[in-house]
Amino acid sequence: MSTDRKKRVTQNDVARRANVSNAVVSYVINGGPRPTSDDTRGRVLRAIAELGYQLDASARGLRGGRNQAVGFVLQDVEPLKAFRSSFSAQLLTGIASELKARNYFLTFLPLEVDEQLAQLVQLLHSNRLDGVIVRLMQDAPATDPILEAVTAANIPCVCVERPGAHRFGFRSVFVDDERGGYAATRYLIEQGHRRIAHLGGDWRYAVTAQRMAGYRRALTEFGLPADELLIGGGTWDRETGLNSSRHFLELAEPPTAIFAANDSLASGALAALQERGLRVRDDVAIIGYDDDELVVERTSPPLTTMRLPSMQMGRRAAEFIVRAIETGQQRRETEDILPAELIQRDTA
Amino acid sequence: MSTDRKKRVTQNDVARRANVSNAVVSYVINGGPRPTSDDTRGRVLRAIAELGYQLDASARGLRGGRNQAVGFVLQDVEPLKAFRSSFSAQLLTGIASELKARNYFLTFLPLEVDEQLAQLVQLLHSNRLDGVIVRLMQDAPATDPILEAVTAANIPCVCVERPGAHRFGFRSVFVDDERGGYAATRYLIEQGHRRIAHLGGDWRYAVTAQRMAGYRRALTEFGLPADELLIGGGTWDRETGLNSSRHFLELAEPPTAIFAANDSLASGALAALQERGLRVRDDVAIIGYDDDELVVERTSPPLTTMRLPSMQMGRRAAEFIVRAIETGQQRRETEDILPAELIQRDTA
DNA sequence: GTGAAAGCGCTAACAA
DNA sequence: TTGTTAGCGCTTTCAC
Repeated sequence: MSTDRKKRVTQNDVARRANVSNAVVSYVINGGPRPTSDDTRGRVLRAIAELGYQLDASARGLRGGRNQAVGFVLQDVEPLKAFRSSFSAQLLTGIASELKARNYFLTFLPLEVDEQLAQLVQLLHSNRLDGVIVRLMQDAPATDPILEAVTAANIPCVCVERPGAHRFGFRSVFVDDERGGYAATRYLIEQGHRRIAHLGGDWRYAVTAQRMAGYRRALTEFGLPADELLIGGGTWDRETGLNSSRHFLELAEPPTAIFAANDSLASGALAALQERGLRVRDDVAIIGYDDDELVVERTSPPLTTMRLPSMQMGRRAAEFIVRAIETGQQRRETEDILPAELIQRDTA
Repeated sequence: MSTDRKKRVTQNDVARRANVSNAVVSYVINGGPRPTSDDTRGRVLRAIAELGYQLDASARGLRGGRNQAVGFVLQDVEPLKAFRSSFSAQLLTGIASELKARNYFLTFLPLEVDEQLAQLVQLLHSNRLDGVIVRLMQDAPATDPILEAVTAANIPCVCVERPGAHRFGFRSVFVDDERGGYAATRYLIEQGHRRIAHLGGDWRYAVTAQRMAGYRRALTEFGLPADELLIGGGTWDRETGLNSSRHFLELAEPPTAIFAANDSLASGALAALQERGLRVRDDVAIIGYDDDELVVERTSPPLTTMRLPSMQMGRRAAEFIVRAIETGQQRRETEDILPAELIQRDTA
């Protein structure tokens, strides 16, 4: 022990004080498995309060009980900076606040893509977690090392954001980004646009392909040609949005609308319009994705965009993992698909 | 147990396989406290690998050993959204990556200001943490409930960002924001400015007062009057920076320079200059604070600002807490004061 | 409705 | 250098 801690107050101490056996103390604390008389329970609770007794999580965990702890495993290019996006920040907020309300603690395990999994394996087998929430940036292909490690550890798991988890038999909560891309594009088409450009995100992310797939589906469905000259982007940042949009606007047949895979790209597109003195919406309509308030609040005019139910996703994931833990239910291959919502503002 | 896990592989299993006693297995795993022969160690390690043995953290924790886990307690208005600032995101990155490198896990405990501390107390006494890193948004006054809870739990602790911890006998790592405010203001004075406005941040944060204190000290030191008309701000956002700056510019004697307590405020100031057709730096110089890349990359011209060694702070805090845990050193009232650095770009 | 006792997996004191 | 064993605090089976 590093510092000389005070001697712990144990259930035995409580039992002695309340004139009952240690077993009864446990019954009272856990509300079972045997019943206790009101009188005894009262004495025990009083003794607990008087002594300031606190449950020892290690002992309970060793014995095989609950740890009241959930792991959050996230895989990303820079997993920790990832919270800077509106989506991730809200997802985390949702997870954390729901877990907190249910009295679970959260242990973080950020993993870089392609990082060795030794620590993950260690954590999963350390017997200090009751379950894990996993967030992958990429779709799990036929085989995914992280999900395999979780499977091998045989620990309750819920995946957020990536539907791939489904194949591994894990419950998953995610936004249908293909539909989101479709909805955004369709909206532009319905506004009368026929040449619609797309600014894609970072290709390493599965959502990038999905949003674009939705875009393509909408074009196809309305009989519009897919012009590869109208595809740009490739990262998530404004600079790329600006540069790609400049190219779009220099085309012989420039687009009359741009659908960007995130709001930063869209803000770059906005800047490109301003450079050329084009009117937003009247000359070129722009629609973003994410409804990231940090970006949207700096945008003028206010950006039309797709909002993701990120907070709600986090809450759901937390709710599901706790339920899985507490009911001990078998792994269920359930998907929880949430929709993206069009937020109409002034750019489209 | 929720799911029917496979039977654990224990040290006894390893011992049996390696034809040694369980004690020797422990010695090998922990590198002591008794020596082992190379031969035995080899056999044990092989058995561990063959059986896929993983240490049970609960058992070790119960026995009184290390948990390889550190808590990160943060108190803020919205503790989870807090990661969206460059400072917090980098701080977290530094803490997490250093802890990971040292093979410690991170348990999160975000607390709202004025929230009940029951969960914190529970966590601190749950015997699953070896130490905690605490980040407060406010200076600890004479008495702070969070730090008192940590003191009562008698668990190793390092504070980040807030010097107040010093009074509680905890090691702390923080940026000298008073000096940062002073440096920024002094720089403006040395550029020849005599009327310098200040955009303060959210008053609920201790750094707001500190940055302003530095500003005032510089004015005083150079014999410049403190004009309360030149004090604005009050939140961290761009909008406030814009509005306050409009007022500054409408004054009978407008400022020739503005020092903002963060970059968003500064970007608002920039917008105010543009509105009035004023030239940045030539007419009014602007200096921000934080060097937040998300803001700075959208700023034109590039913003002169104060950079904080946030990542380094996180690394240090992690390094210190691990050292405190592993050496079992007594609580030391050490302060680690890091400087903010002026980043000269094009606005001042 | 309550008590006695076993045992989870580990570390370390003690014995050899 | 290695083996034997006690016991950390808890939950739960079994006995009453």
